[in-house]
Amino acid sequence: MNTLSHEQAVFSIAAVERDTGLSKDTLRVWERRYGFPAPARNANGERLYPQDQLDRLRLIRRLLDAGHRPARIVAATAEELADLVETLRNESVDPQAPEHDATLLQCVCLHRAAELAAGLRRALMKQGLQRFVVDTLAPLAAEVGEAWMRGELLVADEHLFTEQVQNLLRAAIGAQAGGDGRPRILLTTLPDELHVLGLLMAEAMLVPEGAACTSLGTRTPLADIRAAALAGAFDVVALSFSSAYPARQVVDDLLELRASLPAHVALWAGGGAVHNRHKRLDGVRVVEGLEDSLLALQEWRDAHPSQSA
Amino acid sequence: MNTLSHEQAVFSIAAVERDTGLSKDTLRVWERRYGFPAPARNANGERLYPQDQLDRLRLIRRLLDAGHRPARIVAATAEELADLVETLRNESVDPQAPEHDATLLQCVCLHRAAELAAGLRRALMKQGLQRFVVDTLAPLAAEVGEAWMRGELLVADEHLFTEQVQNLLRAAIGAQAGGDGRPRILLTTLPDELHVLGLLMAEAMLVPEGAACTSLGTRTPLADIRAAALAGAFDVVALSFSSAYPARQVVDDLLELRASLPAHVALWAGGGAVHNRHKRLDGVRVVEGLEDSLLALQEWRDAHPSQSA
DNA sequence: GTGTATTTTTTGTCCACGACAAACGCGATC
DNA sequence: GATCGCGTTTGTCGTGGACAAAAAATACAC
Repeated sequence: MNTLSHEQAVFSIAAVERDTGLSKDTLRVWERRYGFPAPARNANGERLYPQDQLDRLRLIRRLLDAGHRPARIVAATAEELADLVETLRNESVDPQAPEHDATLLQCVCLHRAAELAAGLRRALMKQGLQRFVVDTLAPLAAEVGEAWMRGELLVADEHLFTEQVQNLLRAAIGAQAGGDGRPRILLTTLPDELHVLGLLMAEAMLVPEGAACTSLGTRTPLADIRAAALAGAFDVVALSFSSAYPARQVVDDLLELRASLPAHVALWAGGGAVHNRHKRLDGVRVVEGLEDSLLALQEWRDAHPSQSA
Repeated sequence: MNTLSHEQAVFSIAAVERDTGLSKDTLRVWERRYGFPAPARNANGERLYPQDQLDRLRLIRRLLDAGHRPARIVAATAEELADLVETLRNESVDPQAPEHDATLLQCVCLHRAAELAAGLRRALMKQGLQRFVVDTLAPLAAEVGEAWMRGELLVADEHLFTEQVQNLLRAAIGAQAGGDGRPRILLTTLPDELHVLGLLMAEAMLVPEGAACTSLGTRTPLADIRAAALAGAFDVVALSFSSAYPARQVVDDLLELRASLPAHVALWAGGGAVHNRHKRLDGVRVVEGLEDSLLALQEWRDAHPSQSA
């Protein structure tokens, strides 16, 4: 908790967990092993993290997500960290830079929200929903994610971007009318996955093809996905995993869900965390990217010729 | 993690925390103090919660949110719990039952999603955005929450309801055009608050009055709210707290944010968790319900006469 | 009876430190 | 180059004690 705004602000371990995403256990064990963070203590022996340590923990978190190991970076000096960030920045200047959405990326900041919304809407109208998602939105979202990881974006900027895209996609999807086509697809994410954009983009790909999509949004417990799939007589359960999803959980969770679903219900999984992880996923259709979702749809339809005809 | 679907499924303490919202510390301390839950252990001494204990923990959580104390209910027998649920059910049959949305409430289940969406759209068109939010949506959302607490709804049903409402409200808000009116209002929730409906309803109230609303969605860290408020030159920061938000955190968090924001930025807080908690919140405008938000807006405008005129 | 101040009980969070399994990095081998 | 051990790294879980804030209970004045 903050004590004073005039002096240096301090934060409880719970506040640091909230703001960095590092668990209390992790924070304590780092202190024990690497000597950082080194928070002050209150009269009761509880940790009080100063602002600068919290900022540094945020930076460490980003480097961690980028693939660095804790032993290297938690005990590193400020200079070493700065070097690593610099390296990261240079690395991500990919040679095949897509020129076309560079201008849009520049609008992903708080004071150009209206411009961003207008630009996105224009691109959508020009390209159509599916091409817009594949060619414009997905690359842009990836770039925003990278920029955020490099610390070039406020968290608020990223949130705002997500909101704008949600507004646009939900409107576009809603305009296609529900339809009662087949297959009936249930879209959602597991409880540890909070990112909704992948889900919306998948829905935006499938709905124009005549699939009857129903989205539950994010964070549906496993048992409830099963219940919903049965209650709604769905043909397919489609899950989205962002690359931030804990790698080992993906396989466990998917196999658990696969085991609890009837065999006639297909299970599709897409997103960064399942990329190239087919191996141990029997009975799960791994969707490699947005365009592959159309292929998965076609496969399903080929395997399930219309019964009414 | 689940071991087998054929036998009785078991869950790790982390899985139980995810599915019930009860912290690991709380689960362990309940076991120590009340003798429940009483999970089995694996070879390594780690807790393995069977399915029925998890179900009961979910029920206990609902009763807790309804105001019961742990000492009464954690160690209670299954029969006592059933009695309490029954009592809860009878209590919530309020005498002034609003007839008009009883039919809508019945549509909040998986297989009537289309009906629900159509009914909501019709009500919106008939009443207009603000009246729709106040008279139809807010009561309906409250009833859905109660029905969920009584266990009469699948989690998936509630998710689906939230999705439908989001689709509708986002479209309605987006149709009003951004506008550059005053005040400039930044809407969001703190990192522990995941519910977005309150936020959307507030936005739906304010936008038609000509306020320039920008929503960051849910879960914005405190420091980033401050940064965003400054970067975007906002006049008001508006936060939403559902009644599930930990009561003591509300006051701490709000005061911390208040201290970190410049004095000329107003701070509004609304939602179940701040209801009747004015006392210790100096410098925070507590918004008591959706209609009060219009009053808060009027107050701000009275206090800040247009400078350009 | 109603409102207010004081004590007691309840309750969730925090601490320390040890243990351990899964994931990772690395070298040897096919 | 790919695959297989093997030591190291790393996050999570366990126990039990402590404590402060909140709630309930009690005492007391009007």
